Amino acid sequence: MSELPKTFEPGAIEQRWYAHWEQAGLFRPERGQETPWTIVMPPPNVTGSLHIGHALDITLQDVLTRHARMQGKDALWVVGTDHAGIATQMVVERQLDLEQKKRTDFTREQFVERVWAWKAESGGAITGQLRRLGASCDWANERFTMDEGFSRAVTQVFVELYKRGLAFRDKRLVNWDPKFQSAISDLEVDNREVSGHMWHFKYPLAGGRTYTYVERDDDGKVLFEEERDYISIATTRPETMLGDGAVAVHPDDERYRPIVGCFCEIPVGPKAHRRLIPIITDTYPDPHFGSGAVKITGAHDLNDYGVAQRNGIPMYRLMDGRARMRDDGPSYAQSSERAKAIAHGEPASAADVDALNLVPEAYRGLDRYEARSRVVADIAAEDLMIKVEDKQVMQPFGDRSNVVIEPMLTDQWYVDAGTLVKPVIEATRSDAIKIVPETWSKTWFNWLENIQPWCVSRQLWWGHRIPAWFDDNGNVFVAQSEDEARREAGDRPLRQDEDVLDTWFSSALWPFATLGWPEATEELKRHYPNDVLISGFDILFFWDARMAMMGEELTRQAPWKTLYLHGLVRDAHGQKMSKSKGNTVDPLGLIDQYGADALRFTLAAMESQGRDIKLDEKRVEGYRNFATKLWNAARFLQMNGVGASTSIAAPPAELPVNRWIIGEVVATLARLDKAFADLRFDDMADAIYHFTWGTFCDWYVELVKGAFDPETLAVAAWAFDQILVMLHPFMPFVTEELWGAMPRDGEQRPYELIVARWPAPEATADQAAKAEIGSLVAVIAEARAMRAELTIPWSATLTPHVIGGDAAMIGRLTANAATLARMAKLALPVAAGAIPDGSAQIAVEGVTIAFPLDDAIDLDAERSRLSKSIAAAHKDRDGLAARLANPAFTERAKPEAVDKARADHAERAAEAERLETALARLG
RNA sequence: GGGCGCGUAGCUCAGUGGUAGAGCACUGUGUUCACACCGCAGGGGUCGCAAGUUCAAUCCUUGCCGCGCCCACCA
Repeated sequence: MSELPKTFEPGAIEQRWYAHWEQAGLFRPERGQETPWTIVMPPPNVTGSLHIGHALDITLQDVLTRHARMQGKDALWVVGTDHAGIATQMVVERQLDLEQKKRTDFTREQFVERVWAWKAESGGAITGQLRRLGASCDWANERFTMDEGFSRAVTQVFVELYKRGLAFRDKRLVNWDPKFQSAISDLEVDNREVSGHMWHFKYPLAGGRTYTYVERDDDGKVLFEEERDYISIATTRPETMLGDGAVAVHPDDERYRPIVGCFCEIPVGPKAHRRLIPIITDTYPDPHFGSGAVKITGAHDLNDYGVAQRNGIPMYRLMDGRARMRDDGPSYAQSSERAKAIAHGEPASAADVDALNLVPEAYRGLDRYEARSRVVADIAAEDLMIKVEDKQVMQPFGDRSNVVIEPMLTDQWYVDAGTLVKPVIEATRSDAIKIVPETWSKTWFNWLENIQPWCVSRQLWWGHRIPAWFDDNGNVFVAQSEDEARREAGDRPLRQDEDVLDTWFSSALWPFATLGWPEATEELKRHYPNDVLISGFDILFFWDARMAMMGEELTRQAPWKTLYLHGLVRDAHGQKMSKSKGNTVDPLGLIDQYGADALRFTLAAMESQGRDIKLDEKRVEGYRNFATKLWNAARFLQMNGVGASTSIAAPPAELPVNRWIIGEVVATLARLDKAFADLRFDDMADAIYHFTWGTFCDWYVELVKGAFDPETLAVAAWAFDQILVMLHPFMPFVTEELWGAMPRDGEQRPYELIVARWPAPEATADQAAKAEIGSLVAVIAEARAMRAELTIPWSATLTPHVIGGDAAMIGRLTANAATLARMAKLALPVAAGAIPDGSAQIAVEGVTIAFPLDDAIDLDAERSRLSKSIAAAHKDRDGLAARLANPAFTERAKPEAVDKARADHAERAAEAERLETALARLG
């Protein structure tokens, strides 16, 4: 046994213990026969470094994992990293930037190789950081979403989905990210409000036709009337006019009835070849918004796309992958004439979308914003602009690229989310998936019920290449391998789809693919479905929902029984942390300064369900102090010969103080077990914190000080062991260190704390001991308060006079004389009939105890002290009396409530009376 | 526009249909042989506002005020 230093220094012991646990295989002991328990860690990006959000997420998972392990379960915490397609490709491209190179300077193979090299070099950073937090995950089976087995699973899933008709290829409008030149999913788009404009233009009617435009109010009264030769169109995106296929008005809109079916002219481009488009009706336009007439640009607007599809309106792609106006294909004149013919009924072909280029030569190659201002200027020059308004508009941004997303008509792979989601909804309804806190289920359902097909193809190089091959005629063959595809295709030349899968497609398989799926491995059988998933609500849709979908489709089971959602970690002012605001808190810095235990405890203690965490460093400091307090308690016990407990069960005890602390341990354990069952991390932390500091250190240790008889040695050892066990999931390092520092009879412990047994509540609370110690504690507390308020010097020993000679009280005070002398500076008690003159008094459990103070007493101070107590007693007494006087209360309230009020009233009244007597005695 | 959440002590947060709790901060005090990263004692809240339900509301209902988040295709 080495003597503990006075102050707890976390740094050294953290490293030592973590290495030991990992090397000794203690994160995953062989427990093939025990109840399995499983959780998977959300795989952090290989590019990533640990941020405070991870710290919270990991802490909660580790608390549960360590708890399960201590319960003797076969606890498995799956760990690994995510290849993070876009994010990683971005990082490597940025590196190339520094070398003044581009991705396209390399072949795809060379580039991907480079990413692997980079991953090998720096991919371990995040896993080292997870270790510093103390994460007790199963490193021996660490996975990567692009490792061989996992990739095979990904391929197989895609093939299966395709065969079941749940993955399909389609040309639709997608969110196109011009920076990455890739499609992204709906979820990866951030809609933000920005300042923009709304332009109102005249679309002249074909052939110089005119009509009477009449504006009426709700009662049909004519407000305004004029002859017009145009229709007024409002748009926030003039550059897309070039691709208009029609103008739509509401079928009930009387104003435009005369011209429905007529053609109007798009007022841009060389006059000779201006396009004419029909005026059609659709219920989409809102007659009360703008002019009530909407231009329909199916290839560049999500709403218009729907209208165009419904009405068979042609769509024309105007931009290239970088969102510049197209500079390919036939001339404007050629394209325009063909488009005109189509508008007038000539059959269109599907290829027209891309084959025609309706961008006038003057705009070709321009950036979309440049094109916009040119279009506006040109229209204004012709005097066809009615007005321009400033307007806040919602604009879609790529969540990673931060550039404005362009809706584009392209061929992509989709997953039929609408079908996949059905069993998930069912599972949640039937409680096969339990969402905690429950309040999130509404959001969950709302999203699931309104889900759209999920675009899963990405035009990137880094990721799982889509297992689809095309022949020269565009036929597609989806197969596990090229050989297989070739067999299906019958020896035609094939080329593989260039695209990769959305990263979330693969991470959605994490709960089962990490366990060996599609093989029916023993691990999979035992550890799937997982017991619980812990995740931030920010990835509820990205990851959680997709895991549920994939799990249900491929394993016919929900991937986990419980879905626990925690909040975000914010700074001390409630601001969202972000690098750009510079208010991020580095968890590693906090670990350096206060220790991993303190940070973990803080995060657990602040995790109350359904609320974000405002992280205040003072709080971390406070829990560092808590660790030190525990450390010093251990030192003290050690000095007094307390070692490891010789038994797991509570030792036999006669002394009330020992019987009492055993009962308190049991009560604390019950609180903790309840909190674990409810996933209330804040309650867990509160229970163990208050027991350790407020009960064990402040009272038990003080009460037994100087009296370490064999029984007390045994009970103290046991109780302290229970603290270490119960605290270990939260503060693994300091508890493991202290566990090792408390050997018995010079012998080391037979096993580490990390694999010690969670206590079973075998002992029961002893009510008599609880009452006895409760009373003793009350005497000490009252006496100390009295001394403090009367400023009685510590040097003065007081003699308690028990008024009325209450035998039980006298017995108690006598039995605990040494303790009372030490903790409250009291002498042996004496029985007294009446309160001696010049006494200060306290009341404990209905017994008045007087302390004659000779001349030392400050009568005024005592008077004011008593008066304050009397006032408080009166207030309570009178309030209760008033309630009891109300017949409505006594008749209608629950009998228990009435009884309690009566009892409280009697007690407070008696106390008031005693205090009044005491005050009177003072004269 | 729809949905969710929050407003309780100076700060950060728990909480309950029967007149409120914790940590930190604050005040006083203490060098008692574990710990000043400590001990002891103490001050501090009409539980956002209003109405309703109830014998009783901080807790339930409704409305309002303030704050935050998520979702959404109004050109």
